[in-house]
Amino acid sequence: MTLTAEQERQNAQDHYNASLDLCPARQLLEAISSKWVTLVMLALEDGQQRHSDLRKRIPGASQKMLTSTLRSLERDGLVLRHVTVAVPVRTDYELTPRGRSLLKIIFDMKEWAEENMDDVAASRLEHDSPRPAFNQRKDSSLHLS
Amino acid sequence: MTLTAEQERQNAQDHYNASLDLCPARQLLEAISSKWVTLVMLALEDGQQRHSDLRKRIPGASQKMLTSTLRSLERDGLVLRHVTVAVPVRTDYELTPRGRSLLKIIFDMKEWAEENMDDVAASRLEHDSPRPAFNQRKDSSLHLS
DNA sequence: CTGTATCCTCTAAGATACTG
DNA sequence: CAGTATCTTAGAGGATACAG
Repeated sequence: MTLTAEQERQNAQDHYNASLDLCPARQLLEAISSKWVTLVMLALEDGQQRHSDLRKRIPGASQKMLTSTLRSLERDGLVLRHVTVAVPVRTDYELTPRGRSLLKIIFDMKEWAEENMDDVAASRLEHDSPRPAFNQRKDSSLHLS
Repeated sequence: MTLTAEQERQNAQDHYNASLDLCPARQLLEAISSKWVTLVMLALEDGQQRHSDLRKRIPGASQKMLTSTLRSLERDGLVLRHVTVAVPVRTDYELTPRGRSLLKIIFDMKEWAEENMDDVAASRLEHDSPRPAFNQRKDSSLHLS
């Protein structure tokens, strides 16, 4: 008896589900491929920052998101949390060496995004444009009549 | 009348919401900081791939996720979609030059993840450990009794 | 094989209120 | 100020069935 492609695929998926924990590389890759991780890491690029500083630096970041992202980064040994016990508590976050090594790459992504945003925006426009673009070729020889 | 920090923050958030569209760089950065984008881009690293190939290469990717991620990458001009009209239709996807330029960075992330997965796993273990870790230092001079 | 359409579930994430 | 705890919701994403 032969398996259909669909069945084989199902098998693969099952095996995958069973062994997800066993592939820490992919797990980690997925963990850092996240919008909030990216933004928080970048916000920490020039040194120690307080919780409130980070919120200012990352418009749109809720306090909850910020806390949970930072907790997760702390757990992974990418940021350090420094609590100063005072009347209003003060907490500072800073990248660990491991965190800084990742930051380098995230920084490259940021630069890539800045360099390519115009082209991408243009590409989106063209793609979304309902019109098939009549005179697209600038040098089109449309003098054929 | 002075604003509280909370109010100022609210202002910032409002302004942010109003002008989100105006920051294409961040928009793009967020778009590429995504688990599925990362995985699909990596799956395309060594050349043209069919839809079904990609599913095999990315265990856990549903057909729906795959299609929608590819559509979005196509829209951004990062991948090209090649349809061969035949009895069973055949579609191939490949990175555009712009896509390949991004792939380089994503590849660095993958390598970083592989290099650091052990340390991160260790960090997690230590972090999650309910026990404060008694004999943590390997050379601890615990002969003090 | 590739892709669309539906339905359905579950989680990410915001809003709010409260503690130390 | 930093953080936790609830409640709530929009949207991501899976499962399934079907079409070209």
